[in-house]
Amino acid sequence: MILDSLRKALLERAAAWAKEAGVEAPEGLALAAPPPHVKAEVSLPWPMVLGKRLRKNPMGVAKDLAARFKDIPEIESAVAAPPGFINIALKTSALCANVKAVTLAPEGYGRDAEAKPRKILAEFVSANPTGPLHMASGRGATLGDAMVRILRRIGHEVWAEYYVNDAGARVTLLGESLKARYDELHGRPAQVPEGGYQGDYLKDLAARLPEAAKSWGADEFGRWAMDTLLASHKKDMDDFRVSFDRWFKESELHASGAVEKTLQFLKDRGMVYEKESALWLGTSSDEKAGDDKDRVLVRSDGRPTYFLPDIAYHKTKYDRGYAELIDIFGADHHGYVPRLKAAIAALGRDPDSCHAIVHQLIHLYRGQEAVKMSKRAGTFVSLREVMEEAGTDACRFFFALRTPDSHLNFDLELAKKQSSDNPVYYCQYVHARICSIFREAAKQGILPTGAALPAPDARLLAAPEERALMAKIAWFPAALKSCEKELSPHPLANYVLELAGVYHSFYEKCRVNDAANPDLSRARLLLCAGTRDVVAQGLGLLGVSAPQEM
RNA sequence: GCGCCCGUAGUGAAAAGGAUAUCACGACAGCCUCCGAAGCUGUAAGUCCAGGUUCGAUUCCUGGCGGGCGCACCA
Repeated sequence: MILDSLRKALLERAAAWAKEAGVEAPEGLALAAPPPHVKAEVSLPWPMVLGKRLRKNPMGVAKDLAARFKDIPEIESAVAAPPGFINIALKTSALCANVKAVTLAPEGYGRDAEAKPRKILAEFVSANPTGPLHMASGRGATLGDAMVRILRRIGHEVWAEYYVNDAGARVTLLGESLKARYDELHGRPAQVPEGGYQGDYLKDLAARLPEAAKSWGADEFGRWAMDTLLASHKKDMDDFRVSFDRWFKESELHASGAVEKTLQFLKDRGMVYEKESALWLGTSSDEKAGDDKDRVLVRSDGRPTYFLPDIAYHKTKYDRGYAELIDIFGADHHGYVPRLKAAIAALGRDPDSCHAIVHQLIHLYRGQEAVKMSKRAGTFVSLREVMEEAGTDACRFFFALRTPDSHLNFDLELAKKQSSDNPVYYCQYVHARICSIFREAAKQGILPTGAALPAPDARLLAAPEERALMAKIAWFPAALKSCEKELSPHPLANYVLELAGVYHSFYEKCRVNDAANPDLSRARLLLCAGTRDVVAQGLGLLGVSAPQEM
């Protein structure tokens, strides 16, 4: 890609300059997009960094460096600008060539050439199968699934897993709750137990129970409910276009003895002690691991806490050969992260190899009014409901657009009534519009020919809007790299939105189909094709469709 | 009380310590005999407060103020 090769060439020359000047070579410096008033495609703040190291005037450094950059073949001009920037304008031919290079790029092109593929296991959603999937799960699902797609596109090896908490006292409680609804339905007075699951969805489930339920005990009710709910989670994820390589059940860990073995492993490492007849994980003394207190692994009554099987699960991740983990949590579980990292350290693994992404909660509104949600009271809004009302595309784009750190306000009224205001349509419209332009071009008989579309002819494309569009396309791999760095798809979503804006401006200014000027038409069609491919790729990585018509 | 996250135009957000802070919605004024007006062009409007580090701070540090979340032998 042009920016990669450019950066390499720039760094080489900057390093040579630095060596002569007797200063440390400029490592890790990145290219930047210049502000709108600057007529250039790439901007470097390097001279200000180097000037500081060298205690020289940054403007002087900028002029020296700019002079050395001029022989790089892709560069049209490199000029120093106060207080010490170098603004680089690229040759139109280089930009044109890049349009095809970006869209035809193989897997792995966003990764730095010298970087090795990372081997990552991403775990996300992992909701308890005790109720329908919550709207908030949609955010974690979107972040996780988009990151899996993006990291794979960059050339990393990534697997996606959903951890199913299908063991423990919950099964019985769920079963008792469902049994109460079942009895209620058949005219027998019954009460959902204290602390049980109150939601109406259990009434719906009760109506679907098989004949055999008559003779079931609470555990059988619980087992059936979990299987049924898990199936609904799978269906929801499917319809939300989220795929997992594996649904990992907690019960498997108990069945295989992995929980016991993990406890023994931790004991052998001297991490476990007994206090008040419970077993504790002694991690609070480990400064690096960062948890502030010791945690219980096995209760005084002999039952394991949630924590122990979860440690066992994380142990299997490493044992199965994944070098890095990504775990996505909602903000209501952020307090769990230090504990988990401490446990990973206790297993003898580097806690930094586990990347915890904590996304803030979604605040649901109906117009101005905040909707209070409680899972136990059953007043939550399900992912299914939101998905059907606002559409998968709108939900996913909206969830992907914000950094995980920000609180997200989701207005159901807006999503329902004015869904065409959603920015996702702005992006999809570009794709549909270009497809339409190609249909029109076919009618007029001015389509570009050739099995593989060539790069547009640089001699014909000189308008500022054309250059701006080509430059924007050139930044696509950089957007993916930002996603990798931040472990969030939001730089890509914002990029697609900006690309859409640049394209719409181009469209207004530059007539594409013109039978009187077929050569120019073909050059512009090729530029349109490049835009279409980048938009389709970008939306695809976010799990959003790119329709040919809207 | 302690910990984590967040305070950016009317609203919701973006911004490897860089230039005149970007985008969408909303408001106002224009643009379809012409490839899709779900679009474009223009205008008004913004970094919570006080210090500090820096040539340069929305970004980093300290202290306020405001909002969210969490502090279990729950999961």
